[in-house]
Amino acid sequence: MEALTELRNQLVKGPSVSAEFSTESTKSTKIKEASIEVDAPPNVTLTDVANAAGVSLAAASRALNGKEGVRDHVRKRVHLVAESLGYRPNRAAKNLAGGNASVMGFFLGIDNLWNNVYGAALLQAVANASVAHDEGLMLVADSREPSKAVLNMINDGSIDGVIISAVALDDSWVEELLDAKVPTVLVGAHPRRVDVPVVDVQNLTPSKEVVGHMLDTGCERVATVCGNMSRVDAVRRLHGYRHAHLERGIPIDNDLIFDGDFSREHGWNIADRVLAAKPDGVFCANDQMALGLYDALVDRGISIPDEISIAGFDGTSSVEFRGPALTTVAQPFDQLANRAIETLKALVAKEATEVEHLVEPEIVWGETTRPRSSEMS
Amino acid sequence: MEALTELRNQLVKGPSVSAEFSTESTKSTKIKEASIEVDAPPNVTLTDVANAAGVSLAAASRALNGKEGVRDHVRKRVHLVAESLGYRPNRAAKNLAGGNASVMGFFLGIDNLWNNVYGAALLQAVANASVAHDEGLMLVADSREPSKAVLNMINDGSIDGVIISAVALDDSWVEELLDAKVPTVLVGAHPRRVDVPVVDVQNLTPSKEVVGHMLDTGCERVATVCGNMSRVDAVRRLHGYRHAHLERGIPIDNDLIFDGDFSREHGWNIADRVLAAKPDGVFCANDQMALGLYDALVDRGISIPDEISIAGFDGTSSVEFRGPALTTVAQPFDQLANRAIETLKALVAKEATEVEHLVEPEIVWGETTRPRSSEMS
DNA sequence: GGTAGAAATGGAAGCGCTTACGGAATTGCG
DNA sequence: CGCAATTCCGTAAGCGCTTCCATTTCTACC
Repeated sequence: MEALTELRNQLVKGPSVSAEFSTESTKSTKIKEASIEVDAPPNVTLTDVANAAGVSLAAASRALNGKEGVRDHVRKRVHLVAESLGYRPNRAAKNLAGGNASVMGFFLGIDNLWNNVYGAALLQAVANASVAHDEGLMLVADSREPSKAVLNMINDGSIDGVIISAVALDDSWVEELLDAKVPTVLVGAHPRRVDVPVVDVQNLTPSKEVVGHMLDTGCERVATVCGNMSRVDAVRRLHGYRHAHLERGIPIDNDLIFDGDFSREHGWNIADRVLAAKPDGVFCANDQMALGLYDALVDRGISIPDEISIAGFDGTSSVEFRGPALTTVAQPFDQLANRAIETLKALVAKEATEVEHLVEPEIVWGETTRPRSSEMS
Repeated sequence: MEALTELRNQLVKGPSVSAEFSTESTKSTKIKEASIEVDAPPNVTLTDVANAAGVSLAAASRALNGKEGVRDHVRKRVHLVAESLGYRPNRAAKNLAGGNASVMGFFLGIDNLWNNVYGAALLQAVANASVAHDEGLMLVADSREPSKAVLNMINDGSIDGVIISAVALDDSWVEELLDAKVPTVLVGAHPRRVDVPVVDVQNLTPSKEVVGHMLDTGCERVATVCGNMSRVDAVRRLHGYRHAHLERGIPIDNDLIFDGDFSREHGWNIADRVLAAKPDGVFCANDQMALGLYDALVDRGISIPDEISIAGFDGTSSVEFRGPALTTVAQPFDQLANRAIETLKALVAKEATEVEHLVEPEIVWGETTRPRSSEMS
């Protein structure tokens, strides 16, 4: 062992990394193992707390976990002692002893996180929410065999359950997970399974309202660029578009309905086709497409919203700093994330939960649609 | 349950105003606790494996963990049995028994993940790499008191160490972590502490090369838009810019050096100031600024690279789908991530490591700079 | 073939926590 | 004030794993 270490040191010392320029050259400073010597962080255990509080281990545990069978003053004392000792329950031990890991998995299922604004926003929100719920958040990254990855993590006790972003509901693997009784919460509805707990934003109503607004402020030919129709949210947004028309007795012109895939690129590319339909308003199923389209229209010298109104969905367009604010439906990411974690916790605790949790979004009226008049249907 | 399915079907079929709200309204359907009843997944434990293999628990453990003191044929047999039984070591137990959690923490320190392309790309890469290394990846999200959050996680055994993105080296909290002996690896150099293990891309050389290329292909006034100068990478990239000039005996004109903050918005905003300096080439410290600047220049009718060459850094500009490919220095995110995890693992294992790990980026010659001649310095 | 010495193996003690279970303290009521 | 009915509390048994240590088996060499 000793010898090995030495060898390694020699090895490491070797030709120092291309000391290209002093500024960047490797300092070759080895981390002195000595300096890393553990100070054996005097980790406070439950036993310590119990002793200090003059109660038994069991009592301390009960007190701290809010279980019954502890008189109030004892409970209080234990809490006090724990606090003053800076006690932190060891997660592994807690987990082992039959509890939960208090860690949720999160599967994004995106290979290009930096290309998927919705996914990134959701991830961020879930990460934040997990802190508030004192839950760890573990990323499940294996995108080839997500269900297996999740299963493994459940199996080895790394996570209690998993939150899955709607972006990733591709194949049957979600069903595998469910069949294996893995506590699972979806953010965004599943296209087929209706028995899966879902947290989602209301899609139809706000879409309807936005499109309605266009129709009510002078637009006569409102087009829509759909999202990926294998996704429920895309479908619902389209329905919102339809309903807005139906409510007003305006016939739906299928030539005004365009396919799409939620990508900014698509919004940009489809511009000419959209223009050919001579719309005076376009409702895009998400902000990315709206922005792509917006850029394309501006390039063609079209004035927005005078000639064409544009609206999106998601509320992630704050990425943009130029151009007018986009009218959009802002996803309440924080609420979604919180509900997702709450639901998952309930699921893990085997409490009854509702299957569908709908959160209300806020419509952000920007400058890419005409101003709201005093009257709105 | 049944009802819900039907409703959804209706919805998908077509608009029917009546269905709309009901479809999205909460169904109040309770998940039958019964249906969630656990099948008590017959979890295979080490003991099972040991028994099946006809060896002791201890031997099985040693065999599976590659420890000494097990004859080859025994080891092989144990492995075989474990495999066939589908054995997965319980992480919590492993952890408790003195091992590590095999989970790394990752602190991004960004509140707007969807605004920080570099951060998102890094996160993605680290997540992927963690799979390859069979390490869990836990997000540390508390951005108010990151050091405390990390410390807690270390303390309760949730993580073994933490990887911190350079984006987040603000205050003294990193030092707190180091003082507390928390295994820490930085991705991107720390502005002050030089004893912290760092994984970074080479900044100076490629910057120099890119700027050199501009100078060698006809540019006579190459400007640079710096990153946030509190960050080492920004400083080094600027040095690269300088070195390119020095090497060619070209005096450095401070009027050609602009401040910056790595944001796309800044690139867009600074356009006029940059133009006032009459450059025929601009090296931006990252792609985001380069893209912002690019857009601004195009808006002003400037042709690129004919009138002005532009280059960036990071290789994240693939977000863009329009316009010519940006000349840039592509960060080898995967390599960075792998090195970071490897280094952290070594650190956790108390092995000696180098302090600085530099990874070589690849320069992507795009169309925003003039084509490379056969000769390059 | 016998013996010292090395290598392999199994027993058992925990890691820090939860949770029956039975005994002790407390309460209620006659 | 006494006894049963409660409520509280402590003891101890694990959770699944690693690792120390004593024991057994093997190897090598005389």
